Amino acid sequence: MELRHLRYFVAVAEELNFRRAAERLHVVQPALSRQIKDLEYELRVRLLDRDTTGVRLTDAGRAYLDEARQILEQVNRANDLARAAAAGRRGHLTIGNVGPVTASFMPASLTRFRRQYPDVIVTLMEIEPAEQIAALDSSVIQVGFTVEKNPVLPAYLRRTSVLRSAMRAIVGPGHRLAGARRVALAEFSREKLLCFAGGRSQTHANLLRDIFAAHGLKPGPMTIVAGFESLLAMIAGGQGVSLMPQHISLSGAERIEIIPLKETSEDLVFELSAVWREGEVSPLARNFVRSLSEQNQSLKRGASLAATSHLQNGKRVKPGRRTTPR
Amino acid sequence: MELRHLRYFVAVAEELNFRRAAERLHVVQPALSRQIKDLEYELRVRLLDRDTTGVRLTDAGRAYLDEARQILEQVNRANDLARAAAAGRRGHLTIGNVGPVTASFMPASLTRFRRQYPDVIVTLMEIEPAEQIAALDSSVIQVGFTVEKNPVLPAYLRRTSVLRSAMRAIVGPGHRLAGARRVALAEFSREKLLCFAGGRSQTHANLLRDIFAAHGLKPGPMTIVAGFESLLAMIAGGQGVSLMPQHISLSGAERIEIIPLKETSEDLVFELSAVWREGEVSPLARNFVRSLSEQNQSLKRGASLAATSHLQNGKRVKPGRRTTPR
DNA sequence: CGGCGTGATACCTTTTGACTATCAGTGCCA
DNA sequence: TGGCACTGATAGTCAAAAGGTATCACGCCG
Repeated sequence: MELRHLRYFVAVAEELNFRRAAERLHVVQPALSRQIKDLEYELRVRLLDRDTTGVRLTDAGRAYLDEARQILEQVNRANDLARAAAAGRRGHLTIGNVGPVTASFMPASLTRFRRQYPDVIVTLMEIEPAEQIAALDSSVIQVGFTVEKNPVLPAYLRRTSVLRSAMRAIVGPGHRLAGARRVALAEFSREKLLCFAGGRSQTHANLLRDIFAAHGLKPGPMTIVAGFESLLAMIAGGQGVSLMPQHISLSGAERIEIIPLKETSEDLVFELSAVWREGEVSPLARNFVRSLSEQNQSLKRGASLAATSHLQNGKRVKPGRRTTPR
Repeated sequence: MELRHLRYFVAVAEELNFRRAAERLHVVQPALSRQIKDLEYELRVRLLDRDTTGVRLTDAGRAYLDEARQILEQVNRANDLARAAAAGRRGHLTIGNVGPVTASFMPASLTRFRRQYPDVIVTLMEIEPAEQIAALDSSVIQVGFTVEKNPVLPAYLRRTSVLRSAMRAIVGPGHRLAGARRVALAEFSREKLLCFAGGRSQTHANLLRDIFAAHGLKPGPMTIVAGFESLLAMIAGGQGVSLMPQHISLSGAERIEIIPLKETSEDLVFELSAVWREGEVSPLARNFVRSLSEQNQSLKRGASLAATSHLQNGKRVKPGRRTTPR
């Protein structure tokens, strides 16, 4: 049994006339008679009573007509759904979230994406930066983020910068540097440094160590604090200082001071990149990354007009290295 | 696009291997490859990622797999439904009801039928006996009832007796005949006769007139009472008497007396028949009529064992003229 | 590096859906 | 009442399309 049988049956049942139905289906009447006969034979059910005067539906035919219409509609819906899924307008997208680093722009990104693709279901999954690649690899997530400037990525992964933001000194209200217009890295390296860690990996600590090393400095021992709120509380309480990207949201810690660094070298610009599998993979991922890029663009425009983007730190952002999507 | 494409796609998606899927479908692998390719071409959507290492579902393929499975299941359900409808196990049955005449056995009949055919939706439609044939004719109902012994029926209608019940005299508590063991028709014809009429047609009055006429009697003018409850109330109040089939339920009028007639001729046996269209028509009707006949049979058995069937009036019922069902 | 597994392709055969021509009933109307 | 228009069914032929055979190119693994 094939859909053709259903299409033909529905046409005859609606026209109650083989010739007219045949015309509508762009076939000739005998072909139609044959197919209806075959359908009835296969079902072992008489669907239409017909004689030389015309056609009438049997009880079974009436019931089957409803069903057949539903099936044909469902086939159309299924085809539309497949096209929507292929275009990334539909489906399930899981994104690797990285706590405080993405907290400042994720809400806006998700809102934007949701507006563009209302039928996509998005799940945020908290994954440490170091494990995002592995999660992508095993298809646990379709989009991840990396904070490394030049990460070593497997060939099948693609990356685009979504955010650049200068590192700043973060100190408590009573700190000796509080109120300073600028602070030099060398001076700051003598402070007691606090680093955030959400899980086992110490991305923040490594980042700071690398920065100081690049400038020939050797900071004292760092204290790792689990939990971002705790870290902010400790800084506010004068128990230490830290270096963070400007864009990080410090909401709920108004007394903390953010001081630009004297140095402006490229290694002091924090860069966040989205990462995804290229090739066979989910068009949802591509759509999400494109949405991020567009957001970036429009923010940049907004920044250059109003010169007030806390995200962009007043600098021009290099256009995201757009990796041929498609 | 045909169901074949869906069946093939589901098989490949489940096996994730063209050879095994082909084997399962009893075709060869190239045929399968071709059909999948055709499906993808028609949808303009890549459903499967395949290379020399194997097969993987795309996002769109995953979505389509769900849909395809649902469609194939719905097709199976539709086919089952058609067979059920053809067998009269499913559908909508409308039965012409005739008020007090059918009131005594309809509930039991419907209960029985509902147990046998739980998926059939039954509607009772109140239709005067005289109009039941017309209602059958225009397919408003699929089963009707007639109270005439030898009705003139169109050739395409079939009839079977469902109930035989002797006519009895019905009198009020203070009536001069109250308490009599038997009463002769001739004596009764001099009483003031009350007849029931539910609508415009006067079936009951005609029935009584015919009975008296057949016995060479001429009763006085009859009073037509609209509403069965009113009729019973008037008889109980001594405002007249009536003749009714024994089986009629007189519930709610305990004080009324029911007296057998002296005469026992065949024309004093009330007969109710079910009527339905033969031939092309609803298997539901046949099933309902068969259910009625079976009920009749089991009642007769019960009666002959316990000798206490108010329905059968102690007499043996002729087996229903079973008209070759099928 | 050779054998085995994957799916794709080219070519041929078989199946089957569709076409043409025609038939047998029914109903309408002159 | 005979003819005509209309119904759907049937027989025979053709072509499209599904299926079968043989083979290829590629990747993996021992």
